[in-house]
Amino acid sequence: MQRFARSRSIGPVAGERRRGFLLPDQLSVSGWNRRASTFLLEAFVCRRLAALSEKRRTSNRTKHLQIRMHESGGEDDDLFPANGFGAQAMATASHPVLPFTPHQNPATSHHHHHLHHQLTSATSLTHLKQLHAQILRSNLPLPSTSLLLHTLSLSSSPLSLSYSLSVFTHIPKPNPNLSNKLLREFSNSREPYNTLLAYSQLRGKGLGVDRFCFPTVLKVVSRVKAVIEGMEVHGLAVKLGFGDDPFVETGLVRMYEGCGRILDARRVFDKMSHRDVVTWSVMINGYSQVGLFDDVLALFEAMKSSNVEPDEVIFSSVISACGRARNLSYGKAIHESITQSGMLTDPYLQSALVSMYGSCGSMELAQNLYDQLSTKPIVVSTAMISGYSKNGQVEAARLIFDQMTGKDLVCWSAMMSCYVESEKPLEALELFNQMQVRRIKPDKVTMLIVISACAHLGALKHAKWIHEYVDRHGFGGDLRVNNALIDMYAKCGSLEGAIEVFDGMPRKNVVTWTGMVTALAIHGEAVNALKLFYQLENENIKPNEVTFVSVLYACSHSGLVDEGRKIFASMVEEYNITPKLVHYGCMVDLLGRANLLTEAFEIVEQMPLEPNVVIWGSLMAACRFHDEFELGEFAAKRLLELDPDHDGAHVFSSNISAKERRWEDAREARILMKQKGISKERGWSRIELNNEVHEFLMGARNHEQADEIYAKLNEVVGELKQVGYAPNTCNVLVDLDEDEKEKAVLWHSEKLALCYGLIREEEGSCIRIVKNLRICEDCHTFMKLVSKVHQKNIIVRDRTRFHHYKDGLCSCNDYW
DNA sequence: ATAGGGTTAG
Repeated sequence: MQRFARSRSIGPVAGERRRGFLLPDQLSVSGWNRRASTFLLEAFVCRRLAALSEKRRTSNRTKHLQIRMHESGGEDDDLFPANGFGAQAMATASHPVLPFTPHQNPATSHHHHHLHHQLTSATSLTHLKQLHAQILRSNLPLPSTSLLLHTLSLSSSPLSLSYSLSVFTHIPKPNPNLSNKLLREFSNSREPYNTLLAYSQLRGKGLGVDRFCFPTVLKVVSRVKAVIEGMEVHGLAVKLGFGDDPFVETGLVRMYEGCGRILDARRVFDKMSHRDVVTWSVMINGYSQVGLFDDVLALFEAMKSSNVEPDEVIFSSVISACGRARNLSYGKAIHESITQSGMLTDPYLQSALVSMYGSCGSMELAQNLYDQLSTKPIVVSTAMISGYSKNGQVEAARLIFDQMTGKDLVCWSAMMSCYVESEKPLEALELFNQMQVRRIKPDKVTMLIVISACAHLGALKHAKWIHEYVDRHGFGGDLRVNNALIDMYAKCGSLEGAIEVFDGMPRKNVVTWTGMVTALAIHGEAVNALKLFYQLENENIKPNEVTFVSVLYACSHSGLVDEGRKIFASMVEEYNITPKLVHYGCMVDLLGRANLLTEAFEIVEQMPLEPNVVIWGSLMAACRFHDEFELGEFAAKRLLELDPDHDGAHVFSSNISAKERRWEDAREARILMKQKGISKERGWSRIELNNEVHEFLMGARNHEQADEIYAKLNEVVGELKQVGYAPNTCNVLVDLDEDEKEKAVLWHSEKLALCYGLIREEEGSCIRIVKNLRICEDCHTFMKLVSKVHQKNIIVRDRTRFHHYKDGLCSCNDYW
């Protein structure tokens, strides 16, 4: 074992001599009589059995005990979960209150029976602990352990498990049969780490460890990714001669996979002499999780060649790998095999197939399969919803949703997520309201979706409401929920809100910090974003790829060119992060915006990755901004090669031709666009007033107060013209006359939203607008002037960032 | 006699 650990030479334990792991102080219970411990554990178990057999009918005795328990102040009761399970149980553990008189003659069998009866009928942890104390005081003889054998398979709450662990650790010689059951009980609980503590106890005593404990222990090691401990277990298993037990070996394969060591997993796998379908399944899943799908298929074929017949489980694993690899043809072939094998009735397989088709973009095939099912399990319907969601088919998803008879939380969440993904956050929130009406309790995942819906919507009042909801319903302590709240506040234009959540978080991870850096960056506070980033080092948090995207983004949106270059270099050299396309994109953006177009183009030419639409798009945008037509047209052409329907590139090329008076080219470009049915993505804007969200499409008149709004627009334009405003039409398609061009600009949706905000003026409040596209130069000027003339703060979120207008100036310093 | 593998919302 020593040799094994040292040969890998990792971590602090190499060379250190120890058996098992350390047991935290809080779990050692001093002064416990060993016989009493065994007795108590047994009683604990009896109690569970009794509870199970009496599940529904509450006897008089139980009622009596409950009443007594409440009288003595205990309110914990893990047999009746409705009563909750308080921390008080632990607090009273060391000072139990005895509810009955101690017996004078403890050693009699009468007394033993009496106590045994008390124990088996005890209904709360508190009561059990009181009895425990009673045993300790009376020094009772050890009863038989037979009852233990059938028991520990009931589900348990974490607290009672840690209690039974502390009892367990004081049994000097637990038999392996019992200890394995307990280990398994721990491993399935919410705190699987207890398994390792119990295992460590057994090891410390040098006993109780047989071959059957290893699969369980390894499973836990894999779940908690404790690679050092895993290797110790590996070493011990080999030393004890279980190294060639197929169950142990399979556990080892999975353990190494769980710890991110696929090669070590494969090494164990390769030297196995007997591999059954589970072994193959574990190995295949390992490769699937790290995205090596070719290996998945190769292994699957190898498995079939070695005459192991695939079962439902392994089929579903391979199917899901096909989905993630977008390998439709292989997926279809397996579908065929499944049909022939008659396994298609398995709901796991059905949902795996549906979601595979969804990932491969073939919802027709998914629908075909779905239509054939006589009963449609919820999971399969949910897979259909998320399949349609992935493919942008909201209506089809909704149809499935509406046809479902029994809806669970997951399918509600899936439908909400679908709306968020398709940029329909209001519909998602509407569903959330319906959930409330139906009294369906959301969970953490639901909350993450709803919070994300609010972030997409960008409406601050909705955001505040959902934040209150989060706190009221006890989600406020969750790390991921808080991370989502930071993002939400940032996207709703409230940097203060984001900071407040950030500051109030007791625990932060790299996502938290990255989220806050992004929040500062999109609000134009690049210097603070960088400060926060540099603070990461003190916090012992390692920035990841995403963190660097945020920081580089901050630099590029504030023109911090040198800083950006430096950070990009440190990402590669100090943090060993290989730049991805997004990072190069940030650099192109950074340099392009700063009018260092040659350098930006050099990045595109020299980077080791093939430039994509985003890269060329960002170069093109920079060229448009700086009137660099030649390079711009080149970028536009590359862009159109990759995406022939790219609206921006078509408009830009056409406009360049016009600017250079190549009228024929310009006309041709426009005709081409018309033929292909390409038009600029229609702009829309939203404004939240009085808890209502109003949406405006460019040039549309469907708002009930449209006349008033357009009148207001004329009035405002008149005012602004007096302070020097002239509509700027240079980015409009050229085949319009000047008057039309001016209207095309004036009717931009954000101006309509702004005017509606001015009509519905709320005292002292600022106007918050959300826009789907990047704000155009004309609107930008317009907003600045209105903020001055009307003395009104305006906050506009566009596709990439926020603009805070105040007193004629914008927070972006006209650099966006 | 006891143990190891999977599906739907993020």
